[in-house]
Amino acid sequence: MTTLSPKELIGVFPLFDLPLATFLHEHGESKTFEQGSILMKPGQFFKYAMLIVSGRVKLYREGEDGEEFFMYFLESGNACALSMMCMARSQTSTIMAVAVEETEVIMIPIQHMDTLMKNYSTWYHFVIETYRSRFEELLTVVDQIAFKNMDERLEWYLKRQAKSLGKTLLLTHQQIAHDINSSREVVSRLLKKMEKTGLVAMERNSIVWMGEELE
Amino acid sequence: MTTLSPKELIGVFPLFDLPLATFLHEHGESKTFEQGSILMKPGQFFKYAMLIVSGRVKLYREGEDGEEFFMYFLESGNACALSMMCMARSQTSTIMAVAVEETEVIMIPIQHMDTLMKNYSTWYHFVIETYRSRFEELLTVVDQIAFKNMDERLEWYLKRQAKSLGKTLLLTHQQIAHDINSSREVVSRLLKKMEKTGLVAMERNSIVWMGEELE
DNA sequence: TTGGCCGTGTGATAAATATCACGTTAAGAT
DNA sequence: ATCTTAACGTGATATTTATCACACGGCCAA
Repeated sequence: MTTLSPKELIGVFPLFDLPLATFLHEHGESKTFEQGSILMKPGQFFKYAMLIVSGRVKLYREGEDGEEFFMYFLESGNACALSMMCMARSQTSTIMAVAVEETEVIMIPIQHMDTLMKNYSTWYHFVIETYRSRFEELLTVVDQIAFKNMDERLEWYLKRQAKSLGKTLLLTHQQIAHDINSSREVVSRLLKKMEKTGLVAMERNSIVWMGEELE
Repeated sequence: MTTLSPKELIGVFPLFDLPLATFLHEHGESKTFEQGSILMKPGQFFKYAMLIVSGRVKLYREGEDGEEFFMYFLESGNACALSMMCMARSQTSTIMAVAVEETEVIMIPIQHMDTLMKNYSTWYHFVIETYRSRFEELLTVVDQIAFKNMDERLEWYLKRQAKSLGKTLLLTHQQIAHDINSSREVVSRLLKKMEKTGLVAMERNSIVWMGEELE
């Protein structure tokens, strides 16, 4: 039973119709994750599909030596594609999902997937759209690291952060370096350059994105 | 109408059951792509889901300046995840799919997707599995380019090629450089090193992978 | 108020990779 | 058989990024 009513669900997930929202309202469970808590981690086995009602989840890849690499955020109205490919449990390295704000999710137990797929065509449209958008996002990530230099990658990173979190980013250079798998000094120098061209403004512990319109 | 009978279909796609195979046999179309022909290209709109019966398809990402980056092969029993996220049509750059051998595919028109999802649970298991495996593969690609140096990436690339194409690889250094977005000279030098450690043997126009068991 | 820590700035240097220049070799064409 | 071309080898150099060393300043806690 979710705390949100069927109608409220549709407000958050516009692809749902009333029968689907009603089913999910009845069979889903609401859960709140505190800021900083882990929604997914290495080698975990999944019993639920997770839908994000509010808050924000950061997905990143972990390398073998503890490096990290930021992939994308999940936000209100998104679903976790990886939780849906339920049995996903890769061996070498794996994905982390951490709530960067207090995050409210709806958890749909696996055993309802067959029913949902069979009887609610809006559900499978939603699932396909979830996969498609995450896949596309992953492709743009590949593009960046395959074809672009650090300066472009940093710019792209900041733009994405600003799009999700607002123009003022409470990030240290070290955190950024971590997210793009670079080093603090490099990030500092590149930011300095970007500050000179007026693309960002910097203060201690925060960076303000001055670029053009986002979205 | 596919050239393969329902039973033959199940032979290639073990996740299918007889009702599904029968449906696909009736409503799918067989098509053969010559070696070198393009199955998917920039900005293309999709009317079919594509299943690979035989042959091999190379998927790669194109950068803005014509660079390429190899992602993975599709082989007998695979489906093209991207063709399934039908409306996929990204703006900036996009994916290429080229037959590297003569390739036989089955094309399922979009309009049957709803029926398939509703009435054939084995179909949606197949779809989910397709998405999941491609997504995971893409994640390992991200790992490689995010965390690894060229020598490791080259080794990983060759291993994957050998797994798909056999231990003798008819590739020039130039082609390899293209696939991993490096340069011929770098590839030549790294191969030389690998030859010294006995990991590969080299001839003109071909490389033999001498590594341990594949798979 | 002061000592220490954290975030940042910056030069020097190292490591990884790309690019340039040119040489060598082998296979196919005339 | 010689010519031509594509594939490969390799040194020198440039570029990009990482790493090291150290300095500075603000902020917080003792």
